[in-house]
Parts: sequence; C-alpha cells; structure tokens
Amino acid sequence: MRVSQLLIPTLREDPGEAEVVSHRLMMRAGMIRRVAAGIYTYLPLGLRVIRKIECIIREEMDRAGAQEVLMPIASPAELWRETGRWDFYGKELLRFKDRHEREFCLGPTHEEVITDLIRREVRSYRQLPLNCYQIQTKFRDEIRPRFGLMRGREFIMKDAYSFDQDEEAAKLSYRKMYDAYVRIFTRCGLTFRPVEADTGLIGGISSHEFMVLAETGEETIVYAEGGTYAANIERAELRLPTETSDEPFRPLRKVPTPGLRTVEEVCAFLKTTPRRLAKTLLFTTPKETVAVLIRGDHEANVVKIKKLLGCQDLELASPETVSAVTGAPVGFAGPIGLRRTRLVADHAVRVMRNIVVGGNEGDTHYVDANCDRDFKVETFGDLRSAMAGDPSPHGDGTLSVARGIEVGHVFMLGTKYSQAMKATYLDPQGNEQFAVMGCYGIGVGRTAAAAIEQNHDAKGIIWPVPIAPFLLHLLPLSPSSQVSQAARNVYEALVAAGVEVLWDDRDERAGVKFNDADLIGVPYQLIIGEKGLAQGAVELKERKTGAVTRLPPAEVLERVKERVEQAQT
RNA sequence: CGGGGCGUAGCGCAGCCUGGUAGCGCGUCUGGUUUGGGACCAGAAAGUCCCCGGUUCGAAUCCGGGCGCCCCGACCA
Repeated sequence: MRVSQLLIPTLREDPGEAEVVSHRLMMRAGMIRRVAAGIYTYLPLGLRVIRKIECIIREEMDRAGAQEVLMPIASPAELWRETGRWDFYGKELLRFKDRHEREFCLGPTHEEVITDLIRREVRSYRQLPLNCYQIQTKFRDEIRPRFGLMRGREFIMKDAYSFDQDEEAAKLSYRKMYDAYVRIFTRCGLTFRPVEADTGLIGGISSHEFMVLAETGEETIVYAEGGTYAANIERAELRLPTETSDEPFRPLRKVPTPGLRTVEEVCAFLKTTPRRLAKTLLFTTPKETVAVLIRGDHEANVVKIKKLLGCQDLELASPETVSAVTGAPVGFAGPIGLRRTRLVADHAVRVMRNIVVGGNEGDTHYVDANCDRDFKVETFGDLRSAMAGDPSPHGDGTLSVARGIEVGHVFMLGTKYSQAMKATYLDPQGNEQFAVMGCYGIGVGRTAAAAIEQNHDAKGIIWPVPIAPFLLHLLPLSPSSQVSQAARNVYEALVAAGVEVLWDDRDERAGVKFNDADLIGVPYQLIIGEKGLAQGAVELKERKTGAVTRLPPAEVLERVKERVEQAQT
C-alpha cells in the first residue's frame, strides 16, 4: 500500500499523555489515537497488527479444536444475577438501562452468556467436549486505565470456554489451551513465561497466566532459576520457615521511640534489623478490623490475606480506625494488648524471638517481645509475598523476581458456572451431570503493546515478522524518474508475489522517510537511491540489526523470501 | 476514592506570580530552490486561552463552582 494514501499520522514529538514505551510509540507511529480515557481508535497501521495477532490466534484455536462464535457486547442483568456476579463484580461492570428500563451491562467477560447458550443447546454427553471462542471487544470500567492499549477500558480479547463431562476431560481441554497459548505467543515472536496464578474475579480451581517478560510489566512474578516453578507473586506459596532460634528469652521491655514510625526508622534507632521486627498492619473488611503481623523485611500479600479471612474486600485501615483500635497514631500498632480485633500472623513470625513490635501507644515500641508469652496469635498462615532468595516451593532452588505483562490467562473453572446456571447434560447412564468448564483469555491489544515493550530501540518499534503491519517498507529516496520507476517495478513484483509492502511514495526528503520507517518498525526496508541505482543496486536493510545488503532489484523478491523463511525456523 | 499536576492554534509548549494588542517551535497551505538520516527562502491560514459564574473600566491571568485529562497510591484478567 502507498503511504500517501494511508492514514499514518506519525508524530515527531512524544505525546504528553504517554508514559510507557509501547503507548508512546503506538501514538507516534500513528497506530492508535485516544478517544476517551482508556478508549482508543485503531488506525490502519494499528489495526493491521491487531489483525495479524488475531489471525495467529484463530489458526491455533482452530488447530486445538475450538470453534469460533461471536457473542453480543451487551448482556442482560438477569444472566449476571444468576451467578451472583451482578452484585459481585462491582463498579468495573458498566451498567445501563434500555428504553424499557431493563438492566444491561457491557460484557467484561462472557461466562454467563456462553453458559446460557450451552445449557440450552447441549443435552447429551455425546455433544461434549465443546470449546467455543470469540474475538470480541470487552469493556471493563477500570479504576485507573493507563499505558494505552496495555490497560484500556475497552479492549479486544480472545476468550474461549470449554465444556467437558468430568474433571479428567476438563484437564485435557485445559492442557490443549495451555499448549495452544504457548504456540500463539511463540509465533508472535514474544519472550514469555507461563506462571501459576490467582483466579481473581473469574473464580475457579486453578489457573496459569502467560507473562511477557518486560521491565515495564505491571505484574511481578517469581520463578526458580533453572527450575520448573514459576508463579505470580500474588500466589507464590512459601515453604514453612525451618530456622529455629536458641536465643534465650529476654524479658519484655517498653522503650520510647519518639516520632519513629517506619520499620527503617525504628530499626536504625534501636540498632537492630527489620528481620528482628514484626510490623502490625491493620486491615478492614466489611465486617471487622483485623491485625496482621508480618516480619519487618517482608511484604504483606493482600490476596493471601483475603484468602485466609475468606473475604473479598480488604483495605488498609484508615488512620482513624488505627488510632481507635490501637490507641496510638499510625506507626505504633503492635500485637500486645490489642483488643477488639483478630490477630493473625505470617508463619515467619512464629519462629522469631525477642523481637521489636509497636507499643500501641504514641512514640512507644516493645523490645524482646515473644509470641505466645506476650501476645496470642489466633491463626498463622502464609500471608507474605515471596521475594528473591526464598526457597522454591517445588524444592528446585531459590526464587528470582521478574516483571511481566499478562497477555493470556487460562482457568480451570470446575462447575462454578454450570451449577449456578444449571448447565447440565445426560451421561451414558442417563444421569444429569454438571458440565465441567474452563475459560481462556488473551488480550489482543495488550499482546501488541507487549511486543513493542520487548522489541524497540531509540528510533522506534522493531516488529517481529509474524505480527508486523507490513513485511517490507519501500523507500525511494529521490523523485527522479529512474528511482520512482524502479520503485514501482519492485513494488508491483513484490505485491504480485504476495509480499506485504508499504511504499513510501511521498515527496519527502530521505531523512523524513528513514525516520518514519524506523519509527513504524517494518522488519525490512528496501532503499532505492539514485547513486545506487546507477550501479544497478538497491539496498535491503534489516530494521532490527541495521545490516544492509546491496543487490540488484531483480533479486529482491528472492532475498526477502529467504529472510522470512530463516526467521520462521 | 485519597494525594499531586495539567487544560492556551493540528502537536509540543511559553505567557498567568505582578490584569491592558495571544506568542514560540514543529506541522499545514502557496510559490521557488533543494533531495542518502526530520532542508532553505519568501508569503499565508489557523485560537470560544476547557466550561459556567464572580471581581474589575478591562480577565488566558484574580476568586468560586463544574468538567476533562495525566501522574502517584489504594488495586486489577
């Protein structure tokens, strides 16, 4: 296609709103434009990348035996009430009423709609297994949309739903999707890692997230270096602490710590280390206030705490609540003499001896406090986040920490939705059974953004060949008739051979064309200049390496094909 | 929802403190010269200074309210 006829509004300067690389480059390369917070229009270049990714997804989903459907974007409230998610989903669910005052929402995911379909249409075990997928626009009214396509409110998602007779069969469906995801992200040219994950709002039994490794990722993952274990930090389990202390118990003492609130301040003042201090964090749930004891150098894990308490909403207590419960301002909460709250603690606290804790009194801490002797913990649990150096739960070494972008998520749902919505089938014995479900998502736009986070340089994007908007960027450098004629010839030959060529036929200076080409990031540039042409040569340049090959125009097609084949093996 | 910031030409910004003719760079349009890494000369068009109200002889500028957006946090597939 010709640049002069496409809407590719490249930007010389960085747009003020863009923070991360992918957002900035997508704006600058003229791929997307913002319509409202977290809502974007895809321009021709952006759409071509989206379509490429969708195409790979379709091929792999079909190969894995899934079939494509298309569900509506609006769904009626009653379906969501059946599963309880109309209330449970919260503000993220964008709700509205039609002219008859009937309640609807914009679909943030489609378990309810697909389960409704399947319960109507599937009656016999002979119709199972079944896996339906769609590529659809979703809407989630995010608290804080940001980073362009990385975390939009409206976004394109591939979602698939499997229905099986029993756990065993469901595991097989899950495995197929898992394998398909590995193929999809590999084909997209991404460096990624599947990790064990929390099931969040979707619920269910177990799940894996597919993380594209990138510094700018919003997720933190831990993995065993050289081992098999990898998990989202929200979920990564920890082994019970094994260390013991033979330190003699010392008597409890109360010490003044004027104005010292943070772990660091208190430790510096008392000449000790965070490992010998336990912080007392106060959380509020809709029902109660709970105190959570965590070792000073550890990070509390909200997901794990929620699980232990069996509640969905958990917030750090307000300063008012803290002082009402502890009798002290924020920074001096402690487990000793705490009333009116439950006290739970991380396993690590159990083995600590002679520790520092808050005094529940302004400007006061206790030293040489000991669990059981000085305070009673109701329940111990795995309540902190893993950190680098912790032993892997699989016993395969120690854990490292990395950042990732979640581009895909597979869930084993079990019968959560089929029971709630009575999606049953008759087994060979004529007994009614609940279908066992799985669901599988891929963020299409987020995958494109992740690809950019992983593949760019100071000049712009460097697309992996399989998802590039074009394969070759044709750059005639002068308006002379020989050059433009040569460009035209090459263009027609390549297009006839099925190569996707972006032809910069604008009357622009060489520098402008080069810079736009580097910004847009098409994998190969074919440069046709007057001098080279006089010697019968054009230049084939690889965007990624900058390597230039001089060759006669007639050989271009052959060489380009070679390169692509190499790249695919 | 809490904290911080921003809203002035298509884009990036200055001007606001200290009220008085709305500016700069890039882009756009016309003509000419140029043509291998964001050219040069000459000319031109383009603004509801986010909105509403107030103060004032006079408001982009001061005051009040609203809206939108960005960043941090609480968080979330």
